[in-house]
Amino acid sequence: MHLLARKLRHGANLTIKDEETLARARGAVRRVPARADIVLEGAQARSLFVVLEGWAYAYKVLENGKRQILSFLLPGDLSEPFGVLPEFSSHSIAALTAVKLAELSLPDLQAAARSSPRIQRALWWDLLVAGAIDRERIVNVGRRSATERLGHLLCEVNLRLRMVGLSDGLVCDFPPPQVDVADACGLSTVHVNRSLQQLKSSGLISLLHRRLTIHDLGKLQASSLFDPTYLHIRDDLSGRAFDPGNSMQERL
Amino acid sequence: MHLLARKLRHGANLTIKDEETLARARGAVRRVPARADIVLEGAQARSLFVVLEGWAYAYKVLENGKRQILSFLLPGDLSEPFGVLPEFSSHSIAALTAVKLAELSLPDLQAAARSSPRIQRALWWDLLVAGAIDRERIVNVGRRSATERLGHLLCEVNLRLRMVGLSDGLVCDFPPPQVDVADACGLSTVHVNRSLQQLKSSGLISLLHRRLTIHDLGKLQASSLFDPTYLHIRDDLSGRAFDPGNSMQERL
DNA sequence: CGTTTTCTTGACAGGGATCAACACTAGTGG
DNA sequence: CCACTAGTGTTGATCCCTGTCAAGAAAACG
Repeated sequence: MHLLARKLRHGANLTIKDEETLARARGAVRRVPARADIVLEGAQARSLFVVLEGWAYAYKVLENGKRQILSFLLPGDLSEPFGVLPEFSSHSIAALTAVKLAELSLPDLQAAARSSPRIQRALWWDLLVAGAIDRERIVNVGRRSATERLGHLLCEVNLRLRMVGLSDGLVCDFPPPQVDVADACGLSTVHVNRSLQQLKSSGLISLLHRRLTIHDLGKLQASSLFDPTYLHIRDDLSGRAFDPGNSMQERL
Repeated sequence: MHLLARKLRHGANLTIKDEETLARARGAVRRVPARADIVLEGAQARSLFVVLEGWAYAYKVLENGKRQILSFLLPGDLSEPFGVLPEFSSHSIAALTAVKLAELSLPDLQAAARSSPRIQRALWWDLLVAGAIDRERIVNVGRRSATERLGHLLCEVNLRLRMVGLSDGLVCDFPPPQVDVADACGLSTVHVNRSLQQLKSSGLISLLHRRLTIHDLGKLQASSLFDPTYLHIRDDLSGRAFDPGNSMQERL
């Protein structure tokens, strides 16, 4: 829960009390091994959950076998909007790495939201951001070139991880193998491989042993047409111009 | 409002009273000429609105000038999730045809939701469906061929219009020019034109004078990998096998 | 009716898909 | 601790779907 609360700080000024309230809504912790399914398309979701550790991803498989990854679920992310449980899920969710997640009681969460306007605002903000990320992915897949798509994905993930303290702004984990990146970006694996090499050899990034290092954030963002405003971050985590001396460290 | 309520019936069993409550949340009516902007990216949304008549669309323009249409707003659609006003909009909205829309008071809407669990459920359902549509668009643009994308779009629009009584199941308006269809599907105008001709000449559809006729819904759905379940419709408006003798007419 | 959109067509180019090996890595079990 | 295997990454060759450019036809519209 810790990380959900941390993320929500970017959307509202939660009090200590608010965070405690949120923490109480947290239910059973579940561990899922890498590559295991968490929710199957069509299944009735019994509850929603927060990712505590590890990465998961939501995806759909078409009748012709093609797969599209809709979103990566990072630590602190909710599996569903906080206000409803869909009668059946219209996509599947699977663990990308080994994942630790906490089930959330919907009534408790709603009660928490009712009890504090800040919590309510924070949760709605989160929902808004999640929607914005989805829509940005439409743009990514619809109107960007291969390297732009990849660069954009890297920028986004890095920034989202930074929101929960899992990136210092330039270095973070990046566990998905190229097949998954391909299915997230609407590309073939082969082409992801080649485009990634391009990003590497132009000195913008390194990506080794599931670890991403961004060497020139400004250039990477510019070359992938990445405009961080859609993430609705109030603090300046994102600056188009990278500022190594900013004070985020303390705040995190 | 009429049409929003009608749509919501697919998500919850609203009473007459509920619909009246909803109707009271409706504010000023605004008319927007075709092609005019309604909301500009970055602008603070003062209120959200329902589309009463006509089509609008949400879009983003990249720095390189490319445009991606994120979604078409049809009569009965809300411009934003019902629970919050974003501090600033991360996309623009423009009128596709001449549009009549009604501003909605957020507090009134929230009050309505609080006053009736059915209204609340209905609004959350709507939010869920809107999200599902967005995600299905990711799939469309990411993993389908040109004709599949177009077919899918047509199926979706037709079905959504049917939910509000603006399609009999096979025939409906389809005002967007090919440029817009292209930007919605992540294709070039030229290719939309050619792929559309393909759909026409295979006898699946006609599209003339901004009016769409689907000649073989089953085949069109199958060939575009269209699975209507993501729209979360309880009634069988959608049947993969077309049934001209069903009883929807009365219910509408 | 002239003017602007929108639609069509043709020719051509290219980004990315596909197919097919091969190398590497990490985990598994003997 | 090594051999084995499955998963992942890399490359090369080839093809084709879709984009781009350009210009003419047809509608739509004031």
